[in-house]
Amino acid sequence: MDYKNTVNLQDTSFPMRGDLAKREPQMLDKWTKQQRYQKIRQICAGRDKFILHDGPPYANGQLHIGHATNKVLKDIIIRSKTLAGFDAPYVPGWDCHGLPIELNIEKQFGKNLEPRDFRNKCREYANGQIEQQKSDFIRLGVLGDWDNPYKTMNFATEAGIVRALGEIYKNGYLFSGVKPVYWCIDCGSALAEAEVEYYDKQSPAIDVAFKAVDSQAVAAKFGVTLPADKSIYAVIWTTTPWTLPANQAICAGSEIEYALVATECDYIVVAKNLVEDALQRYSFIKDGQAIATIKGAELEHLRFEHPFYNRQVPMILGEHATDDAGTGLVHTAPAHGMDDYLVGVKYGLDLHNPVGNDGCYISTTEYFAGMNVFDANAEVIKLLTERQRLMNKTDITHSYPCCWRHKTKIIFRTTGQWFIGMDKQGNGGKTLREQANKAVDDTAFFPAWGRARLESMIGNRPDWCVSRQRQWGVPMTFFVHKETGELHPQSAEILEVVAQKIEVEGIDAWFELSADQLPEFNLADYVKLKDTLDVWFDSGTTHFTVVGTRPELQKSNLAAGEPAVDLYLEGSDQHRGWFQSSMLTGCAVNGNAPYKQLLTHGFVVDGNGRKMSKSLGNIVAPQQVISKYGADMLRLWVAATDYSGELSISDEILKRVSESYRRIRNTIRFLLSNINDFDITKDAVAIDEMVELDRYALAYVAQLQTRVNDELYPIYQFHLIVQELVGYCSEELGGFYLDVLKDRLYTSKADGHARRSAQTALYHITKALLGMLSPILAFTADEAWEVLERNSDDSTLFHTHHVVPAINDADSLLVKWSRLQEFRSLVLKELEEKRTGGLIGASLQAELVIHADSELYPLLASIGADLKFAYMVSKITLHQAESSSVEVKVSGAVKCERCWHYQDDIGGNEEHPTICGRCVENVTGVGEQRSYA
RNA sequence: GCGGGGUUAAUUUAAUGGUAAAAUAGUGUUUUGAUAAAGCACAGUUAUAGGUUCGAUUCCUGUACCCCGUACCA
Repeated sequence: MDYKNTVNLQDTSFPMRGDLAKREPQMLDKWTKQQRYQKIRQICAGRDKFILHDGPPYANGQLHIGHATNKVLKDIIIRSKTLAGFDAPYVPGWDCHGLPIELNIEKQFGKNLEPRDFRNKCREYANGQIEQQKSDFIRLGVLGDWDNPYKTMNFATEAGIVRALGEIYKNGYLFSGVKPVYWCIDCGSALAEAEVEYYDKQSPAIDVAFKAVDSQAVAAKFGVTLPADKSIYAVIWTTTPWTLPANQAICAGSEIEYALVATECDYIVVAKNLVEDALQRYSFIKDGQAIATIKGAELEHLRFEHPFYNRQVPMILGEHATDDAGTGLVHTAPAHGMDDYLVGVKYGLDLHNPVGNDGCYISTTEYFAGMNVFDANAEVIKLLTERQRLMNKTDITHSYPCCWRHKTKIIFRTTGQWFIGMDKQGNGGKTLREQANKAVDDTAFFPAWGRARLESMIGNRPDWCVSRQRQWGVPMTFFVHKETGELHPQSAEILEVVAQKIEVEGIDAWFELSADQLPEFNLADYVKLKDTLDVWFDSGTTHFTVVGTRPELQKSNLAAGEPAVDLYLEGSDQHRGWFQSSMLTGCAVNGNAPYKQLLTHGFVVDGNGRKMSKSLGNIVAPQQVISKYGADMLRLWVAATDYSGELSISDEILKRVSESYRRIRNTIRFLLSNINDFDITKDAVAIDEMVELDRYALAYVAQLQTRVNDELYPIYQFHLIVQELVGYCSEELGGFYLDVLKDRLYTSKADGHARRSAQTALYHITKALLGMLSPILAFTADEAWEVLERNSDDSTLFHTHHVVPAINDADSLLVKWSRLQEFRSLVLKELEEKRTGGLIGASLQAELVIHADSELYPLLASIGADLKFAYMVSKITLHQAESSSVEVKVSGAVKCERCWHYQDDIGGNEEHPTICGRCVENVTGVGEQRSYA
């Protein structure tokens, strides 16, 4: 007789190889047809909500691995919250306005399109990009409302952005002011940072003397008495002579040592470390001696004469003054430089800019009116020479900002802009900075250091300049007075009327609006503002425009001042971006943060920790990973990596990940195949009647569920979850429980108690395991779930986590069996020794003689005759002893043809002469009895 | 330059002021009833230099390298 047919070798439709790249798209098709997202919404209706609000990627360009990582992390959270019993909707979004799209349209169609046509092209372009990115996101298995995502260019959203601006205006945070911007004379326009390139250019470098208003006072600071016929000059160095008409101060470094240098003519002041250099340049000085030095801080507020205007300028202090070049004293023209502007604001200097849009000085500029600024360099130098203020002139070549179109030098110009003030008291009496600081305190950060980062950024940031001079953006829908520049007194009302128009027609409604269409507002003396909003304002207000307007994203029981969103999750660069813009608008509109929790992940780098770049050739594209390994592999990589730092990816790393995947997948396959003939509704063994080892296995998996589902998912520590689950599959299941179980599953009677007990445990284990895996291995878990439930329409996400039946003596079983496992590893070591010695091959060839001490003996004895199954040998003899030890003997018995144990009772049954008594019972009787293992 | 973060076996990750651990890879081996699989055994690690300490991978300081953000080059 061929006993192989009497052994319960099961099969399953769940294949060993995932073949994910090929099969995932088929699963996606099915899920889409089933409308799984919508179905989950129905199932979850009425539960407590968990809102993860999507930060919108920019609607331009191919998806890269960073996008993929971000979306996968979000999806893991959405799925884990769903399984944990929340209603967790996910509305993906896109950021649609802004310069990069404008530039693409310009590149494609030139600069001469009609504005409306131009904006339409931008809109079409953005939609095309969104469709591409969307299909990639869907391919990752990201579950969400893809048919109805939010776009910042949706008319309703555009209207919402205008309304958000209105709220901030009403709350008193918006004001107009001036700010330096990059300006290209050839374009006649401000440039964005992205449009600036740096080239080596030649500039005149001049040293200019500023005469002290009161030289004796300056000398006194140095502790020196000045001869009556001498004066003191502070010397500055500059490469932009044309900015001297706008000079309003001289800037010194407070910690830098400055020297008073006596020469045969007058006295000069320069940084001590630069005296020699300077004197070398000033060749007309034959004999110069530093006679005293003081710190820059001492010089503050001393006054000097402008070199050619009738103007006194102060000495001020600034961090940007250094003593490694020039004279250590910095010519300060607040109208023409960022540092100069900032320090100018601090000291209350005149910020007035004497240069017009055309790059020529305005008509009131003495000496230079109407002159182009670069032409003025030579004239300034000439005038300085006449006034005897020029100490030296040379030419230098240095890196200088240029327009990326014209490749010509750009200038800094202060221009009128709109700001959201950080330190301006709002109508509620608090400044935005105060409110934001408080809101940061109230926010939970994952990981914790995010707090310090956001805090320092909000603490240091200047006012937010929200106006842009662009076409593809949401307009600032204000009317300002022709003469005074004041906003119309009914601005709030006008804005709401305009918002309603935008809701219907989009932003063109504003650009094409003429004042006489709003007769009720008396706009005769007002002009329409042409500025658009910074795109960071668009995305920063999505808590208002999207979360605030979509019913599924709103919680019914929100307390006053409670953030509307549970979690924002983005890369660490967003501390300066979306996290911050959302925080500021949240505080400016509502007085509180829009989010309760902030989660940050690092950037993706290669296997050597280098950032990915074309030149290094180390870019890993998500599309490649998916087509080679499948989305679940990418998801497993994301989950297995500690995202709080950088995320490394490389071929080797992916190979290791796919090995982990294979381990998990094969474990699932073993589980499924061994419960293939098991029906929980008919075949289940009552918990109290189960074999002890099986009850232990249930206690173990329940404990693991607590760790994974209750401890780790809520704090988003997915890499620890992967460790736990891979370890579980390898050690606890593969290395112990399933290994031990094989004998019982295969050789005991198919529907006997012993096997059904094991299958009852395996069923619960599989269900619990798939639940824990499901947020990460979205495809694989549901693929297995369909097999397990014998229902191809079901999904893990249609349920909450499986509740494993409670085990009364769980704690003591866990302790007992972990001790038995410890001793088992000693047994295995002894067996291995005999194996290398050539005495045995399979462990069933061995018998054990165990001597156990008083602690161990009762444990082993309590397992009774089942102990040999736990240790997978053919026979065990147990003795109590002083100390514990194991002796391995080669069995002298005959091998049972069916169960491969070496037994003395083979041949005891005439009909079955080659099998043991246990097998005879399993083949012909009611099946063997097991109680413990 | 400044602010924030990081560096544990070949790879991904643990842990602790007191012998540094797991998985995967590697080597050897067993089984051929998880077989493009599984079991077992073996081997291998705290970036670097100091400091505090009886004892430091852990706490502190410096250095190197890497990542994110930001400034400047008048």
